[in-house]
Amino acid sequence: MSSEETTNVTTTDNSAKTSNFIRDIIEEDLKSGKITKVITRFPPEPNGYLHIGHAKAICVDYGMARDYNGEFHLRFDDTNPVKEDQEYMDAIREDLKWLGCDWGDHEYYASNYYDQLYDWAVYMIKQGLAYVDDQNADQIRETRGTLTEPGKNSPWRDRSVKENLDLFERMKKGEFANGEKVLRAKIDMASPNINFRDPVMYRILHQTHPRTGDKWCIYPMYDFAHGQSDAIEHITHSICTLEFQDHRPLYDWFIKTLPVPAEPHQYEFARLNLTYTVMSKRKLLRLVKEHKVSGWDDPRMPTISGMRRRGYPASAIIEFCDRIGVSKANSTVEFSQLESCVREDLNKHALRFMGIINPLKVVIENYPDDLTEEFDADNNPEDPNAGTRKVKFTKVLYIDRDDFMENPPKKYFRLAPGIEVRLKHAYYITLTSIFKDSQGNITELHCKYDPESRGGASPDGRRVKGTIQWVSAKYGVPAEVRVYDRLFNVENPDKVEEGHDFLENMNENSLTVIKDAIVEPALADLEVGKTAQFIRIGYFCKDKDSQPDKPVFNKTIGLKDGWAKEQKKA
RNA sequence: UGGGGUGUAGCCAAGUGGUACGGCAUCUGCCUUUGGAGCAGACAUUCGUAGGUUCGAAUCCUGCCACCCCAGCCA
Repeated sequence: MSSEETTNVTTTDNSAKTSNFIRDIIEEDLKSGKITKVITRFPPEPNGYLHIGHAKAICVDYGMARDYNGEFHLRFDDTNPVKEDQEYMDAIREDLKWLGCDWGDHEYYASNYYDQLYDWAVYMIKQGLAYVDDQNADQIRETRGTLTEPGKNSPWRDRSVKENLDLFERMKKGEFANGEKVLRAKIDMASPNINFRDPVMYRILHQTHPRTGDKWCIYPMYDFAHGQSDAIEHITHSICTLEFQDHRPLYDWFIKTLPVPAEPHQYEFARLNLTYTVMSKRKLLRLVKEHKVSGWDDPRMPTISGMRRRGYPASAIIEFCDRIGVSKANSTVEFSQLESCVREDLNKHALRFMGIINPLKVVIENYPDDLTEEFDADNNPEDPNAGTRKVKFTKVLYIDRDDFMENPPKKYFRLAPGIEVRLKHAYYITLTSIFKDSQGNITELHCKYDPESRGGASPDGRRVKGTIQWVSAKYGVPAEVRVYDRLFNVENPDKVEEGHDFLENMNENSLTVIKDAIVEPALADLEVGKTAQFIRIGYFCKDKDSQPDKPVFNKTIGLKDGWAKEQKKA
């Protein structure tokens, strides 16, 4: 009925999204007409694998472009061939796709812009705003000054434009060795912002580049490459982390000084920290290089590929990023926050099966020797569309050792002398005898079943509180299960005393391999990379190390354990 | 003792002068053929702190305190 004016700048309902300062800025810019289309970029340096902190950045960068019907670019920030590698670029692309990012054909590289950047450097020399410095790295450091004292001008600061032009061209041609000369912006050696004390724009690196090969031996520094790359791509909101706040004035200075085609702006948010893990690429690289983990995709790693292999759904990671929000306050999110998202997602979507991690043999004395019965089992009680499957029941079964106690405490309602339990989907059973080896370890249980309780309910309606999972000894498949614990023992592994190393905080028991688990046959057929629930235990992801006759499962996360909590209180 | 930032519950976080949104965690019940899930309820007299302005302040002003980042030819 009313013909209210619509702004028509959004395509999704962003009013439902939690507000944050970046969203506010974008909405203002759109409303004021400063921009008509949001263009963001995710600028990874291909010097390592992406981690959950990057996922947060991706959700901000990609999310803003998506929410405001804008454009999203993937731009590899490949300005340092010494550290970068093709392997990382491929891995980054794969992780981005897995997270659901779509960058269309907007895949760019800072190295695409080397010619333009070189021309702009020449432009600056001609303007008298850049010079070739012959000082070495130590001399430059010594003359930069300190946080409280100004720096000193380089003796080469006032070379003529002609000489600078000549020297810079010869740098490019390869006439000088690494470190012999650099190109610096001529700004202010006394600036309170250290980034303005004649920042280095180009350094000499005789190093083959993964994309430009040996075309260049001089490479631009981040400060000279990033903003200009943003301008070339017409990025409107260049979103990065807090440590770049001090660089923003320099970012703006280059944009103002150079004849760039657009005026991008930089905004900074707080990077993600998570308890019980480390997030710096340098430290993750050490874990890999020093073989503390099996690789970048070790399921204990906070990398995207590690979490994928662990069985975390991409949608859970994205939900996590939405929930933690975006702000400028340094913070450390509890790992349980992430786990909550993983459980919630998997509860809704993961299929249920029965798997026995720690098998204990059970013989049903009064069950026919050679009979096999099939029961219908729902694949996911949370999702009727998930359907049902048949599970095979036989005289000899395995149950989990945790589901039996000879002398149970109060409120224990799993199998024990005198306690009747339900075998999930099958029958009620009661204990008749316990068998032990010479050391007194329980080796086998004999039980009897109630044929009337077929399907898991009895005609007399008697209450059976405990339900446990089981697998037929005849049809069960042996499996390997890898159980993970946190990689570090302390909330903040980065925090170490002088002279100590963060690796000392590692949890020596973060991996437990169980070789003799037994799972129902359907689990052996699960696709690699799929995560399923082992009823009453947790979620498990089929690993790529699986063999046809020996599936391998990574424990993604356990189910919440009310009994364990109850025990703690006692 | 320079410059740039940030302080709202155990953790994250909304709020932008009108009486603290939400999530995680925690704690109660209820329910349950997963001790899972689900459902219902509890959980900041107060926003780093001390003053000030105002009928009214987490929001505005002033001082103070705490924490984070910056002295790579890394990004």
